[in-house]
Amino acid sequence: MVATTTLKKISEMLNISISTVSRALKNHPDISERTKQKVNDLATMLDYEPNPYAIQLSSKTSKVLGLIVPKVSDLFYTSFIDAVEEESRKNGYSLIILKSDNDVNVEINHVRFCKKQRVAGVFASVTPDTENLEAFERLKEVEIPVIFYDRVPTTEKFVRACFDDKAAAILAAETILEKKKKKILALFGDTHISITQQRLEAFKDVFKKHKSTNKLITAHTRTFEESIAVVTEHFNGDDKPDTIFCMSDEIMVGVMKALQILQLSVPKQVSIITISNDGFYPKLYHPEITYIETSGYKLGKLAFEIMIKAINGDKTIQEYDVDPVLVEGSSLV
Amino acid sequence: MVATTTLKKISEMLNISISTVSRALKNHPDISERTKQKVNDLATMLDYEPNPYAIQLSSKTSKVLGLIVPKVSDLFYTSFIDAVEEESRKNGYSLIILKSDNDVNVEINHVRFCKKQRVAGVFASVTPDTENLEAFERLKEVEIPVIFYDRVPTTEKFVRACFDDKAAAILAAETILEKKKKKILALFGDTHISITQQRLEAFKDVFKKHKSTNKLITAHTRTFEESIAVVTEHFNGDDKPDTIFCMSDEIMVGVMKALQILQLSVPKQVSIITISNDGFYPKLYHPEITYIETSGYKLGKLAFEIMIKAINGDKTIQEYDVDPVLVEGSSLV
DNA sequence: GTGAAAGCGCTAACAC
DNA sequence: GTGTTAGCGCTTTCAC
Repeated sequence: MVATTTLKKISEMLNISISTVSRALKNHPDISERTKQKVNDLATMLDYEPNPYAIQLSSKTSKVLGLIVPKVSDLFYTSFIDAVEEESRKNGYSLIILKSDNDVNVEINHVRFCKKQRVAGVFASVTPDTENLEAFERLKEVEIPVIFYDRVPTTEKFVRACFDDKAAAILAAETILEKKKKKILALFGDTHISITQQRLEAFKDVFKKHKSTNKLITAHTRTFEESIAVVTEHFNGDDKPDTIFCMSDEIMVGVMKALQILQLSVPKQVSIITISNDGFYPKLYHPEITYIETSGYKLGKLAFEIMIKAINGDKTIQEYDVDPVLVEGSSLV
Repeated sequence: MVATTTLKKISEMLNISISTVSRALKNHPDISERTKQKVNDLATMLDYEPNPYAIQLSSKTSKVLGLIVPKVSDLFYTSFIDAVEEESRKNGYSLIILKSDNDVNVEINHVRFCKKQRVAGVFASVTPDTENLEAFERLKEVEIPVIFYDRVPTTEKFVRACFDDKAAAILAAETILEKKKKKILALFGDTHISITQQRLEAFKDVFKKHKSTNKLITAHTRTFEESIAVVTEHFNGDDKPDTIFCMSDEIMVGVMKALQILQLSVPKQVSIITISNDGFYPKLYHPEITYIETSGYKLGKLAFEIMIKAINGDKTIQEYDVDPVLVEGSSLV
């Protein structure tokens, strides 16, 4: 390691004490202007940079946030990370990314790591299999705030930042009903995930309430290939859907691939509506797909705001929601 | 802060010295088995976790890596990050993500931050406007290794990990020539970026060498909308291209949107070939797009490998390349 | 085989 | 206004 400039070094060069230097650098009112001048000048000249490890060690506060994410290469998480990174930077924090790969054990290790690292706070979106929240509770014990986002556990014990999944599904369902659609194929993701359940229930409820004469078929798909298969199957039958609802971008791109293969034109032969993150994928197609926007970016901003509150001692435990917005394309008529 | 268990605490409880505890925990040969036993038992019982800040402070080595990236929400960087995160975790490092947003000043601040933070190493993909590498040189002065990846500066002074851009472009060009295509529209990105230049030159060279009778038209586009506009323009003229080459996924999705609008069918009316990251976007279309694969994931693995070498004292400065691979779809016949 | 002591770079209470 | 001192939790040298 090359010699770095420290408080001690500056104090020796100026023949004053370390604490005076420390105070001067912090613009402490006790210190005379002259001394401050001298100290600051020398500090900038020597390119002084406080050692963050020493600060943490003696002050016991860290400026690092941990972000536990199932997967980085996913448009949703990616825009969430973008937002949190921006805010962290603006607020003097740095962000450690910890990917769980949807593995509970990896996740637990990440949480432990955060504790060990004494981070200032943790953002976490859990794996579909996360049930035991003990590791997270340990974090709370040592007063490290935890903000769950997107895939949050069903508990009232932690702060959560989510989309209003029900509202999004309701908005989608109502939009479909307005257009007087008769036969709707609605595709949802993995049944284990709370988001799926919320969206599914709310969606179904709308149809029930309206006692409509439409036919609603729901299905669950986990992969791109499965989505293609389900759509193909339904269009090979007699009673073809006139509308497809997709719970997510991931499902929608599979559906669109299937429609291309089947050579069905949108919206002439089938209408499409999806829930989408930031509307990136819907815009790839022509006509553009009508979607309900749920923005990872917005959620990230919200989550950060909550984090700052929590770090500053706000102990309110509640769920915060980002409201969905309908963005009209031309895929649903 | 809640009381954490420290070496001191353990030493007091066991009535032995701090250094003995420290050694025992490290399985130092000097310490008797009995003592080691006792210490380890108590340590696990008390859930002892060494304070990383104290370790860094006294040992002057950190286990944190910095990753400077222009943008997180980009499939390429995202898979790069995925790979680096995985390797970091496996090797006991943590990863700090620093997004530059393609702003030179933000980038410089990130580099300074890394220095201040005394990270163990820095990965960086520079902005299109980065010219002054002074900040990076400072990093080298304090012996923090820097690995440039993807968008690397044109310098022999730093280690670089890239795709073999020329090889990718050559492979694409040769594939087109083999199919006896007559009129090729080749779309490239921002002219300032070295990748663009490399790919453009190599691509053109192939066509020159073959002294073929084809017509090659090149164009540059910076945005989704621009790509759509350029394609539309060329197909509204008389002399319509029979093939479009796209330098990247970003360009390709714009081209495909334009073709959907123009109602041109692939590959019947126009053939498509693109360079793609991990082939995600090419698979969204039917028929699937033929592409030259450049994998951000592979590049990430490579970059990490080089980083470890550098951290371990390897001072070799050179460029490392990931070779491109042709993946046949059905969009080029 | 174990302990004492100095030091990493900084903060903060207390003294003058 | 400025200096002294102890301490954060750990590593490491030297002593016994």
